[in-house]
Amino acid sequence: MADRTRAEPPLHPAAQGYAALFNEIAILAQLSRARIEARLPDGVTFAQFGVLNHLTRLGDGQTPLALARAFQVPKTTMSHVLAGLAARGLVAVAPNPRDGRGKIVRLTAAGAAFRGAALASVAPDILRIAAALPAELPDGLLPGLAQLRMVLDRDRDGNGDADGDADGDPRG
Amino acid sequence: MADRTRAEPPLHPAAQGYAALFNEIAILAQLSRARIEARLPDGVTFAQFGVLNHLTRLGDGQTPLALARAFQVPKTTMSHVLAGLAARGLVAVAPNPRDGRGKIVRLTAAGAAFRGAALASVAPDILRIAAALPAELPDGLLPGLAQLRMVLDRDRDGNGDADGDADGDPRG
DNA sequence: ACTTGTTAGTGCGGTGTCGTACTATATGAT
DNA sequence: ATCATATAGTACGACACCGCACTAACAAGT
Repeated sequence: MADRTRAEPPLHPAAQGYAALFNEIAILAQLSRARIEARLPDGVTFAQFGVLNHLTRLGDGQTPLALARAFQVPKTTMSHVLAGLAARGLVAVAPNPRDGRGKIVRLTAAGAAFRGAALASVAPDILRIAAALPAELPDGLLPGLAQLRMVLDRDRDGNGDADGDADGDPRG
Repeated sequence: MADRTRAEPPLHPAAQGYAALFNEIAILAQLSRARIEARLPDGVTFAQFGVLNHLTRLGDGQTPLALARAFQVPKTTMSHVLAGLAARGLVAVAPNPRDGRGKIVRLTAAGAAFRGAALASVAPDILRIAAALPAELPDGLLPGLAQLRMVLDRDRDGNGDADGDADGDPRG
């Protein structure tokens, strides 16, 4: 414990690069999430916005549990998020006619409008970012990131649900 | 509001790729964070682990406020995180001799040992991931991601502190 | 039909995170 | 020196997130 600020890497060299990669990803997620949250109106959560986006892009009529799995959050959390959205009239949660215990989540017109407005309020930020960076950067990064995500998805230990539909934070 | 699951893109085409990129990053962050958290012992938080890593890599003797800025969290949050670490004896928070209102955060031997053990418990996961992917993937992605982070850092509106030392979730 | 086990969702309590308001110290102007 | 302003940290309350325990409904085997 002599030279504290210079701890030698306790990781296998092959893992070093991936550790740095995960670190960079976490930082970027933090930055972009903060950015989005700052643009969302009053009491609307990042998670709520994510659900609205998911319903818009992947389609209506999903069950709360399916949403919880898609976002990799406990079902109690999704229950809470949906309650907040329903209280604002942005989604409608109805009983599932096919399954007595289940529910069905539908996007309301107000929800779709809200999502559009929120997206529009974020657009200037993204445009400014895009203008400061090469246009081909996303195309260069996305395939590799998608590959990484796929491996992470498949590699889950305890949870055996690898449907590969994770969709954590959609904004476009 | 006819065809709901097929909303036309309300975003400028130049922003589309970046929106998808941010989305992918958020998903990956969620997945990797969940992975790490599952490996941390009992009451230790992801945020606490991040602080330990930061102190190990970037050095001791920082102030709580500097840490809060580095992690992009409010100072109240950092105060809480440090209190938790101090209660476990993993860091020592002492008054700053140069500044009567400030404090100085130092990593204890127990803290360094804990960080090492936590890192070792995560290593197998990272190795498994690395084994399933090309070895050159991190090198291919990191420059672009760093570039993106730099732009995001510089582009902050309200907060004028762009010291560029963000370090959200280090694990290697 | 009955029993067993699994799945969908909720109620409740604990805790992490954060905004607001406050104290104490430092800094700068006069 | 004095006063105004800015900065470091804390106290407190609100809320998001999540684990645990529970109910209701489906599914399977007998």
